Amino acid sequence: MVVTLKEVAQRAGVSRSAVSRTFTPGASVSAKTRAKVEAAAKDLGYQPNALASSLTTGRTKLIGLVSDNFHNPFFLQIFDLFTRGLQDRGLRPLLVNLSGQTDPLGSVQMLQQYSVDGVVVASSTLPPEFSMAFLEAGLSVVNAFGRCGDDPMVHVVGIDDVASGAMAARELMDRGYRHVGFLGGPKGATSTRDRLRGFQETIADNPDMTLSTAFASNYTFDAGRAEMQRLLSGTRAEAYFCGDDVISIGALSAIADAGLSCPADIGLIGVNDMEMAGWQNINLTTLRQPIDQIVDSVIETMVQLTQNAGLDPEARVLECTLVERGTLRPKP
Amino acid sequence: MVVTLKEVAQRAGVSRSAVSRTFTPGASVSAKTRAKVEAAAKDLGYQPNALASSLTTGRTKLIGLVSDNFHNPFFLQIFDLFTRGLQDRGLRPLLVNLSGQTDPLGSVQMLQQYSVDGVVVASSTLPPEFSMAFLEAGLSVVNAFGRCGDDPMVHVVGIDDVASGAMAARELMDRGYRHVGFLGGPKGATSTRDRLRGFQETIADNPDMTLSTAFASNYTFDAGRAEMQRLLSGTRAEAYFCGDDVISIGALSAIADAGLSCPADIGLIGVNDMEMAGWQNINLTTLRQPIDQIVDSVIETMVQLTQNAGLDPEARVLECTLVERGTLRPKP
DNA sequence: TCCACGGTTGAAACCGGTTGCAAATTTGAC
DNA sequence: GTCAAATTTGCAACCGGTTTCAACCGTGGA
Repeated sequence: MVVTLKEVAQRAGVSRSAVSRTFTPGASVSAKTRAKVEAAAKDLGYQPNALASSLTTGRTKLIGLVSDNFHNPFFLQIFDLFTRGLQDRGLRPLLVNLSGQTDPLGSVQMLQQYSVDGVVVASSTLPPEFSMAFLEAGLSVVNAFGRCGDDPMVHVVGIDDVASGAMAARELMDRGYRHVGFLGGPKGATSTRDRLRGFQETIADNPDMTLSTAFASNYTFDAGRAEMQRLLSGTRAEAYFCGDDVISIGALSAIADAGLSCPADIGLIGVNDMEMAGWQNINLTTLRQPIDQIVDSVIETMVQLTQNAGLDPEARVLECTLVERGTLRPKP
Repeated sequence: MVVTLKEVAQRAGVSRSAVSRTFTPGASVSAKTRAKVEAAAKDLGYQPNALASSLTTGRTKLIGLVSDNFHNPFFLQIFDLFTRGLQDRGLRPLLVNLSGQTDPLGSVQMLQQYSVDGVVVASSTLPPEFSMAFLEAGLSVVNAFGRCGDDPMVHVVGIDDVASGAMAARELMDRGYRHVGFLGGPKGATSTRDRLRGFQETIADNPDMTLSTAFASNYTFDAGRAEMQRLLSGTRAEAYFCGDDVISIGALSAIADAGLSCPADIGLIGVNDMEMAGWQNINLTTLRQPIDQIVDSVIETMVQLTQNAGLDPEARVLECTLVERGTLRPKP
């Protein structure tokens, strides 16, 4: 059924090595042989078997794309960028869904069995044990949207959570909000804690300000909505910095249900700038993560790692930018 | 670095075949040898190389998951279900992003190079040439959300578009709408045409009804919004059947901007029932596609095909159900 | 004309597994 | 305890490629 190297060699009247070489960039083949082989290959419709060659070369060009965020539309954009970016460089994403998985063992095994050249972890919520387990299994791993600490255990590309917390705080202060709230993502996530820290510290610099904190149980619409409903039933802040855009949209929904509106009654600022944030019926002011750059940088790092594993883990930190839309009142 | 069969064999003091057999279900190994091998394997942390074994078995357990819908959040749910469903059966999704691709050649080649056991095409918009090209390359293909005609060229699982058009029409009639509109997806897509046909035919049965048709250029928020804006600037219908939920949400946004609301001024019904349709600030009445069943059925078919390619292509048609929310007025 | 040299070629070993086959072992019936 | 049948085992060939190595070729300089 499927054409092999041997058949091409026979038809071209050359050795199998010759065929292999014409399909190996940089190998030594004369123009004449190459022509014969290419003709034969074309006639037969030959495609080299990437898996067979991986046996000897030790490279599969398979990259594990691991995530547990299959309910946040933001990640669809991320998958889009990753799959396109990897494809463009001749790499193939093997998608691994870790939703609900608590033990890394299973995923480690399957990544090993398929001898992936590396693993991209695309998640801000996956427990660090997973990345560590991949690492211990001898896999190259790059973490996208992970925590960018000073001394990272794995390669990581993302934003500076502390700085973005601070940026959100400054925006709120600049617009004259005095009583502000933090409506973070899951309390345990390091990204949540870091953003809170940056937010808190900046607020604390100004004695006129007061701060309240709350946490959505999850990066979901429902969690954001539920938490905002709870907040609205008490004494509410003038403006909230939300854990991400999905939480923000949930919060917006709660606010609308309560007969209030943004920015007239409450200010809201999110993080991510997912496509939906720009939809006119949402129109969310938010901090934009430079996801194109993040994804590019992750892939770039991955490519380097495939050439030289054992590179020291490094954190690459990119800047957020404010995207001004309609949920914060303008600066005076 | 990585442990091989040979090393396990040496440590266990048995032949390589013995090791291979203990990891091959159904092979003949005595309890004693099995114990020795398993102990050795555990000590060494051995994982069989799935790619190497695929060489002789002819099965990679790799399934190409092909799509061009990376901007419609509905498909994130679909990817979630597919990846989980495939993983549960020991299959691995190789994700292929066909966005902007016009020529199947490249994707065919890469699917062949990785000798996938089959291809799942998850898209309602991908031109049929792609599925045909996969088929001609000797790959097993199952089309999810494709057109379910009488005499399909490839295996396909989806809904009956004609019937769902009819169902939408009946819902609108039952609620006393008389001037109704069809706001379809891309005009060229067969799913759009089929839904229009079912819608049209049912409407035509009732002489009191009038029908206007329009098409969004794409299954996106912007396209739905733009088309609804155009419609609102003319004489509008009382209710619209939209191509899908994303188009509906775009339309909703245009309606709100025009100072109108649903269902008071205009009725709206979508298709899919994506998560977002249930968000309280959207609350879209829609026809629910049974995506769990569709995905299950696709995977089931795929599994059968891996055991017996050459099964005659068959269309599996599943029923839509109405999900009543807040964008159509109630039945009298 | 001869020879050294560079590039090209094919044979054979190898990558990490599986599997047909025949030999070796165990099992069970007598 | 014997013998045939049933199991288990290892050898060797194979899957579809790559790569080392030694032999080969054509060329140009002496």
